[in-house]
Amino acid sequence: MVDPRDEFYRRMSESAGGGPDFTVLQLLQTSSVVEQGLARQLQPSGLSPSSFNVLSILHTQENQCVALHEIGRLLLTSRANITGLVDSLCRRGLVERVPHPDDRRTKLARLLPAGEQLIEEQRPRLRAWKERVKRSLSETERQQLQELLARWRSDLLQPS
Amino acid sequence: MVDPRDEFYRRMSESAGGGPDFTVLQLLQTSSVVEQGLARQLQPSGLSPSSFNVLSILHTQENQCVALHEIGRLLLTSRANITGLVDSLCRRGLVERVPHPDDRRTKLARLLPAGEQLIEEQRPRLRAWKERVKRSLSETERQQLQELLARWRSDLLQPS
DNA sequence: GCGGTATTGTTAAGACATTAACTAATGCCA
DNA sequence: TGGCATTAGTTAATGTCTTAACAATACCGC
Repeated sequence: MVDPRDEFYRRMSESAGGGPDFTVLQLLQTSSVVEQGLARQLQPSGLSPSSFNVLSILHTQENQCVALHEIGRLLLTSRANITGLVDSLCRRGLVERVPHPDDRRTKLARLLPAGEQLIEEQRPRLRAWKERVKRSLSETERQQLQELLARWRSDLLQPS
Repeated sequence: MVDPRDEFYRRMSESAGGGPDFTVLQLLQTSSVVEQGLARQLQPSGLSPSSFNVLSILHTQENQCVALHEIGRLLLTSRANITGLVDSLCRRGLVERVPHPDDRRTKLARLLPAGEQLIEEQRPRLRAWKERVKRSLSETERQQLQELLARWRSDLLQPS
């Protein structure tokens, strides 16, 4: 029991009202803390974690192009949401929309030089934060965590 | 490597742009899956996960009263957000605002009978879902996960 | 006691996400 | 080939969350 809040979560989970499972609460709260931390790191760039993830995805691709629906699939979010994210990135001149060569339904998002530059500028701050986040757990523990989370997630994504 | 997406996440984490840490991505994605599942379970009740958490917190208290700022502290969110959540719960007649006996700045949220009834009605569905979520991991694994998450979270909440 | 500081709740503005409905294009198969 | 379900992207409506500024109240050193 590391955080005094845990006592409440535990009680809530076991209450007659049948609150969320304790492990679930732990997961959601930890995720919230991490995401808020990431958002703080990105604040100077004016990017939200989601926008940053979109740029990161494009940045890993050879041609820096990904279909919008594919971005949505990777980020586990809706196409409508991707439309909005890409809209805002386009407005900032970080990304552009390109027609797909073979399928006239789909559009590709392509990273523009300004987008690449912006993402490069975030490197030092993000690296420092990643180190900070890593320091909390040992290498072994991180691997354990990754494995547990991956299995949990993939199991939950199976149609029940 | 359980989910094909993991390959992308891994690549993204190691890319020159310095995307988010892989463990962090795993955490955020898993959390997102779980939260969306919870939201689906609560959909018939018209409650969001956050609203449900507020009701759950009140439900665990003896007198079913908690100060608004305390709710925010427990849910790791801002006071402004709690104002909104409690507003909507009040509009639905599930909760009421009560003045604090000793401190005229603070207000308490109190669970009303309709709120208690609503939360009770969600029990069967939520219990089934909790079972489903639990099945993915063994008891030992859940405890491991809880411990790792708790330590990680509490470490990140320390001022660096 | 008094005055500066901190805390509580609210408001307003804006970013972000979700659902449902819609259009356009594709794929399939009988 | 023709018809029909599926898929991609957008839009609109709604709800949620965050930040910043504000009023009221409480606290604390002097």
